[in-house]
Amino acid sequence: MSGLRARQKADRHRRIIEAAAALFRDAGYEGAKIETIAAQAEVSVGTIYNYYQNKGDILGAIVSMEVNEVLNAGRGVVANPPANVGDALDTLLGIYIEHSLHYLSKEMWRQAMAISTQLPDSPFGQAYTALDRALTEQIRALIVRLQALGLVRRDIDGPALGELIFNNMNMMFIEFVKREEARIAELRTAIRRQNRILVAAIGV
Amino acid sequence: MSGLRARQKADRHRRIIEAAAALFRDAGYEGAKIETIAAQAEVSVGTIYNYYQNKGDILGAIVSMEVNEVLNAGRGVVANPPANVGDALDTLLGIYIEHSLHYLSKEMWRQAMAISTQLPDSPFGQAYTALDRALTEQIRALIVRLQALGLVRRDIDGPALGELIFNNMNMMFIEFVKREEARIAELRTAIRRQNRILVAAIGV
DNA sequence: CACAAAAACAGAATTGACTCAATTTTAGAA
DNA sequence: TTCTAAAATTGAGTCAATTCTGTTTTTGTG
Repeated sequence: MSGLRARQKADRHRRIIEAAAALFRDAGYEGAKIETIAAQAEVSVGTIYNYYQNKGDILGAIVSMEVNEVLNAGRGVVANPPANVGDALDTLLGIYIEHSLHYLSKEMWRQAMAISTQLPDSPFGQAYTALDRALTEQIRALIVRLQALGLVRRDIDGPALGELIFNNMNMMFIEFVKREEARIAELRTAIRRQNRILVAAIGV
Repeated sequence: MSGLRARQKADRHRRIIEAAAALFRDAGYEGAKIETIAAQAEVSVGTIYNYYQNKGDILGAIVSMEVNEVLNAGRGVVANPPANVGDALDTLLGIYIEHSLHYLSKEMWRQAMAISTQLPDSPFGQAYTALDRALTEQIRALIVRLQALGLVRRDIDGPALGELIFNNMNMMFIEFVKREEARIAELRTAIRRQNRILVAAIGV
């Protein structure tokens, strides 16, 4: 049915993403012109728009890879958490944060976040929301796990707590990427300090 | 030194803001062309850029008015809070949320938030961060007040708690403006549910 | 009042994301 | 192999934000 066509398609996708990722890193998101990405990927401008609805969606594809990797790494912690509420949370959120600048620069994160609020109904906007939700779910899953292990009180509203923890971390992360000079270590310390209040409240 | 010039300047500022606010409401932020704003305000495009660095800064001036009004309204609650931690928080955050759509549509909020993360160092970006900080400070002030009134445990880390509460509310608000169909009442209910966990933990 | 410097204005030109009609390539049937 | 419809590509054209440069207005001084 579609040998050659499918192969070419996958290949063009890959070339576009690779060219874009390189340019976003080098020239920044704004600095990377579609025309340049197209030239680098050896396709025309029109073709890029055949593959992605807009410039933001190209960034979106890169962000998705990053976040999915993080979600994967988090699964291990949920399955086998440290035997202490504070450490368990710190380990999971630590994974999220430490991975965050692996593929994406702060500027790329800023753009990605901006686009997801600016165009919440675009493919990327929806994907980003779904990723946020997946992270929230994972934190909730950790809490449920800790409840099962008898480390967290059973009468705690797990879903609400999971959302609270994610929202706080996410907002702190947003502030973190907004300040170019902010360091990961400081971010983790600040989040730990906030979570301490919660940990004291929910521990058995 | 500058009678006429200053008066004309103030007048042009006002005309630009009024024209922009009207157009943002009617046509949306994206739909409002600078050219149209200029025509409506009876100045040239170049003049608008003499007053504001970019389109986002015009929106920024409008957002600032809104948030300052909210901060003012909040002062009363901090000075004289309901005699119950849950109600006190709910009243203060309720003021923020209920005022939020007074001058600004959801679309305008989305744009404002997007710009503030996209360009954190632009005049508006910095102003927006300052406004966020002011709101956080006000929540912290409420907590300190409640501690003074003996309603919140003295050994609670007030600054961290204030930031936690603000971050969670803010993130919920972001999700709220991203979903056009979301209702204020639901937002408040969801935030109340999350804060209940905290209230239980910090009450005397 | 006249005038030079400073400040502000105007609008044409530039720039870069995105669109669209025409052309080329692929798939599959005869 | 040849042909046709469908799918994909192309790049010139459009549109709106922003910049730039020459002109006009205001100010303060002699």
